[in-house]
This record gives sequence, C-alpha cells and structure tokens, in this order.
Amino acid sequence: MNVTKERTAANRAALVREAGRLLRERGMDGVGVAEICRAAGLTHGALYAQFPSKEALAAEALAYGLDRSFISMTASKDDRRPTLTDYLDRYLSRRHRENLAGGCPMAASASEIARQDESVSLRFSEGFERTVEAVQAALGPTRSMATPRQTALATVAAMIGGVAVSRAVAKAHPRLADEILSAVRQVVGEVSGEQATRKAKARARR
Amino acid sequence: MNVTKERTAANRAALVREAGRLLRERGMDGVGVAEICRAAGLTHGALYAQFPSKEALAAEALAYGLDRSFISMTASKDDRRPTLTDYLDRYLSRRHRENLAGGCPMAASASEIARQDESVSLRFSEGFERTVEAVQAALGPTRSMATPRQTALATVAAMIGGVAVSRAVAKAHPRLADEILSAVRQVVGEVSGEQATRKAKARARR
DNA sequence: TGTACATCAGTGAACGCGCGTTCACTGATGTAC
DNA sequence: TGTACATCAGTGAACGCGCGTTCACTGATGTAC
Repeated sequence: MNVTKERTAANRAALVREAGRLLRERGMDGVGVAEICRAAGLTHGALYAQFPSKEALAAEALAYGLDRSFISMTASKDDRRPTLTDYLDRYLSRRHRENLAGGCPMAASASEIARQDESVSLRFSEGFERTVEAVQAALGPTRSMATPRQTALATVAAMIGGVAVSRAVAKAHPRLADEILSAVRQVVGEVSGEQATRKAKARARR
Repeated sequence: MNVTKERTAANRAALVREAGRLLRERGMDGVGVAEICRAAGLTHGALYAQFPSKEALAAEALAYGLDRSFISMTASKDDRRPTLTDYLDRYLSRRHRENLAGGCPMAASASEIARQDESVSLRFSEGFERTVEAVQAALGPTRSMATPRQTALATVAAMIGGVAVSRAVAKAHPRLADEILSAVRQVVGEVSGEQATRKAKARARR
C-alpha cells in the first residue's frame, strides 16, 4: 500500500461524502466518477478499489446522506429534545431549500429514486421510515380520523413534496416558492397537532 | 418537402408526445434523442428541423404532459363536474403510481426540475399553479386557521410528494408504498374539507 | 530491533460506447407563372 | 390546368466529447521472520 489504513478509510469517507454532495446537487447522470474522485482528492481509477461501480457508491452516498440529514433534523436545540415545531421549521425553511447539496436526500432525489435499482429504493425506504417514526413520536393531539401512523406518513410526504416543489418553481417564481414552503409549514403544523403558539397563529395570517 | 404540412405537424406532435413519455419514464439523461426520434418514427437528425435542442423539446414535452395530466385529473365523470374526492382518488391511486410514463409530470420529475434551466421551471410553475387553483375551487369547508390558498398549496404539494415517495419506496417495500398513498389520501381529504362519507370513514379505519 | 518481501490503494493511459449536434444531401410538396 | 422550380422536413454519415470501467504498474505500508 502507498497509504496507511487511516488514509484509506479517510479517502473512502471522502468519496462517499463528496459523491453525496454532488449527486444531490446534479443528479446521478449529472456528475461523473472523475469529478467525484477529484473532489475527494483522488484520481478516477481509485474508486474501483473501494466500490464495484458508480451505482454502489451512489447507494452508499444516499445512505450516508440520509443519516446526516436525519441527525441534523433531530439534533438537540439548547440542550432540549427537538419538538415537532423544530422539525418543521428546519425542514420547511428557505435555508433547506437553498441547501440542495447539503440537505435531505429524499427531497433532493425523490422522483429519481424510482428509476434506480432496488438497493437504492431500500436505502431510501429506511431513511423515510426512520423519519416517519421520529415525526410520529413528536405528534401532538389531533382531532383527525387518521391514525398517528397515517398522520406521520402524510406529514413526511408533504414535507418532502413541499421542499421538492418549492425548489422546482424557485428559478421562475421565487415568491411562489416561498409561499409553498410557508403554506405546507402552516397546514402540516395544524394537521400534526403542533402546539398552537402565538407564533403559529401569526404564521397563519401571513 | 418530402412530407405534407399535415405530416409535419403530426411528426412534431409525435416527437412531443414520445419525448414526454420517455422522459417521465427515464429522466432527462436516461433517454437519448435517437430513441425519442425512433419512437416517433423518425431518424435522430429530424429533431433539429423542429427544435433547437433536446432541452427545448423537453420543455415543450413537459408543458404538453402537464396539460394532458391536468385535463385527465379534471375530466368530467358521469357527466358531472369532478369533486375533490375525484381529484384525490385519481391522483393518489396505485394506478397513477404505476403509470409513470403516462402520469403527472410533476410527480414524475419534481426533484429533477430544480436542476434544469428557468424555462423548464416556468412550465412546471404554470402547471402547478393551475392545479392549485383547481383544487382550491373544489375545497370544502375546513376548521383550519390556514387560508384556502394555503390549504390548496399544501394539498397539491402533499399529492405530488405522496406519489413521488410512494414510487421511490415501491421497489423495496410495496406495502409501504400503498400505505403512503392511502395515508396521504386520508389526511389530505380531511384537511381539504372533503365531504365525510361512509366511504371516507371506512378508509380512515384501514 | 532489523531485514525481506507480499500486499493492495491509488495512478493514469487506454478501452469501447453512446451522447447531442452538424451538415451535405434528397425529393415530394407547395407555389409561381 | 400544366410546367418549372424553390422550399425545407427528413435522412444518415460524421463530428468531437465525456462517460464508466479496465488494467498494467507503482511504491509505501504492514507483516513474517
């Protein structure tokens, strides 16, 4: 070896990290292995010492990105457990919308996953399920006929859809993009039994 | 010319139709101009007599697909105006999820639009706005703090997200895919003030 | 601890391939007379 | 109506290009003695 075990592990981590970033930003066919390897400080041939194919790297990058995004969404705030309000504020924010490269892979790639193979669908499913469970655990009391599970599933689907659609219209209609985020934020907050605060009521009036 | 004006118009229409179908199915980089032209019964060079580039064809195909999808969602049923229930049943159905090629382009391509240029974002925005207006016009009475506009925006975002996410998990977890569709169907129905029927109550219990 | 050598992560040239686009050409259509 | 000819949609070979992957090679690391 011309590198230590530590160096090898660091190189592999860099490949996964940079692949995730670039794939979220440009999509599976929008970025080549050469560029991913360059971003990780390697030449293109190096990839195949660690992964059997670009697709395998993409699957691992997706899993890693889902982990990071989940951790970031559920991270403590001021040393207290984050509430549903925190989840929604973080996810349905302009900041998240503008952070395609570093944001949630589900919002970045939702409609492309259906075209990848099953291993990618599996990683996506795991990330989605985990998020649904976290949201379900944070639900407040609702007057809905739906079960908590149904409410959580619909909430997460709406969050992902909200960010994806907001991004899709952002170039042509930035104001509509903001309107979508705040509408989903408001309606999902109500649906999921978020505690009604003065802030929430003010938001509704916007 | 070696074709009549009628033939030329028919060829152009076939290009737009087949491009839409293939692009929804495989994405912008998943299908080449040669295959699109072949599907339309032409050779690859013919495209450039009608469109300046593949991207221009894709933008027109998106607009055409949005029209078709909108017409199909808002089509009369048994000679009466479709209700919100009809919209939701049609959109959030297994049939729609499985019909990637012929379904709504917003669900098929949501997360890819953000990476295309502004002309594509503009077409998407128009289709989205039109759908939001149709849904808003069909809303029932709600007890929400949200405005009708906000409710409609969130409803359409959730519909798109629901179908996209359901497709993303379908390969690995078909049961979860069904669960997502019916959860979004149930919760969105309540949120948008759908008239509570015996059927809706039965759906809630599922 | 010192020496000999096997390992294998990483290099970079090369592979075949399909991509989007260009272009000289064809020939039936549509038009001018 | 009949004739001459300009038009231009469509053809198919060719273009340069970047893609994912392969492979012979390098050489410092890690290991066996």
